[in-house]
Amino acid sequence: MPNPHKYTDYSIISGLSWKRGKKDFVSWADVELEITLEDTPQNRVWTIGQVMNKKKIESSYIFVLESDLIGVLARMEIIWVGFDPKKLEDIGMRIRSDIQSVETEIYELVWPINISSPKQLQTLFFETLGIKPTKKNKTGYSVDVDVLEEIARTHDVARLILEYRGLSKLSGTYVDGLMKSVWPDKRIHTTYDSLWAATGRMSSNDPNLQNIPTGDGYAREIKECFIPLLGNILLVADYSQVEIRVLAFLSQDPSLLSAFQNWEDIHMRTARFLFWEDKKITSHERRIAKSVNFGVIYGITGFWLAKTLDCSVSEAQQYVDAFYTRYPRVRVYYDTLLENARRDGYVETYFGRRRYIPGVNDANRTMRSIAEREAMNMPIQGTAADMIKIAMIELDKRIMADWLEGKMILQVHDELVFDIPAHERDIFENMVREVMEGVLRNSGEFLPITVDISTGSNWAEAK
DNA sequence: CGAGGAGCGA
DNA sequence: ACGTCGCTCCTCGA
Repeated sequence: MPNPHKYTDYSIISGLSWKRGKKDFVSWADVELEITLEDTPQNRVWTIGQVMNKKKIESSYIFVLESDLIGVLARMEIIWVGFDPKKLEDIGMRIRSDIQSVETEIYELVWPINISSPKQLQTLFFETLGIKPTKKNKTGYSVDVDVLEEIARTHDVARLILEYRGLSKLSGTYVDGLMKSVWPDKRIHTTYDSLWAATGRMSSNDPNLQNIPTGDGYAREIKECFIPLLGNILLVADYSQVEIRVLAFLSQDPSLLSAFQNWEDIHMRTARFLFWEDKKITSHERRIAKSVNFGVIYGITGFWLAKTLDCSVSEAQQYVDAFYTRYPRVRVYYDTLLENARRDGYVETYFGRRRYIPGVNDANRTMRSIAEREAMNMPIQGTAADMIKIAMIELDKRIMADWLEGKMILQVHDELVFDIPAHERDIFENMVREVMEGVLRNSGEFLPITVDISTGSNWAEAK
């Protein structure tokens, strides 16, 4: 059972802030600030105003937004999400049994060794077996999934270790970890932070419900353990490709905008630009285009794309150049953004949320490149975060104003989860779609935003 | 107890 | 030699 003291002193203070006991400093906008805290609950109270002052967020719009969001998050945190611990226990037993089998197989090949120790794996592969290392990290040679995939082509033990890793992750983080967070009433209660992430995204902890596995097999079964209250259903609504739509909106690139206005498949659109306009696009080519689309949002480099696509750097660079040639306003947008960042020392979202990025003027080229990618990504990720926060505030208002029984219970960056009675299904579907899709629709140019909605008797089924 | 490596999500 | 933002688990050494 979770620590019962965690919530006994949980209280909303002046409608502005509530206790955040665990962390004793905030890190935001690359400004690390010690907040002097005496060890008393009263002194641990931060107000939104104090935090935002320290972080130099100067937009009053964002101040009001974050203030309004506090009550919404408090209600979400208080409601919790239903959970089926017996099912998880059963899954856990099967995973542990699989781990045993894989472990036995591994130990037939290499013995003795702690499979969970990267250091020992390093010794095994690069000294005992004499494989030549391909990737470095701070302390030596990496044995992460990329490296092991490569080794697995010639050594079966690497394949087995990858299997072991996957199962261990599920067992440790998602079975044992989640089990510790289940309360006697069979519910799980996360904590959200709205002003922690540098971009304005929310984060979730204790437990983190924003990184529950999405795959098939055991991963899917784990997600099936998240269930609505008795008699209810879960409704999941998620923004489709929201970040690249935000890029279209911020850059006002005509080609990017028209792709969305014509409801085209954006990856296909880019693929036709990168390859041959009229020819049939293969799935391989579409995959390349998808990597480029995503990469651009993160400040793509030819080097990284080459590694991802397993092609030469010059070929990868051609794709990047082709993207900017065919979406020219995106290039202009980023150039202007970086100029402003160098002059002002910060970048902003569409709604005025600010991130200070002093590194854009750093003398060190590597540091500067990192800062430039941060500067390029923040307005996109941050505007998407602003959008869903605005939608959450509006939805919370409407749920209360209309006296609906259903509740908003989870947020996963571009996804909202509701626990609702079945008879409110249509009401919620219409309301949620209208509010989420309407958030950006106030500024002249119309950008189509798609929200996918589905329902089910558990989180896996509703996704 | 903290740093580092690793892996899960968007 | 670097795609962005997070959180948690594990090992290992102070």
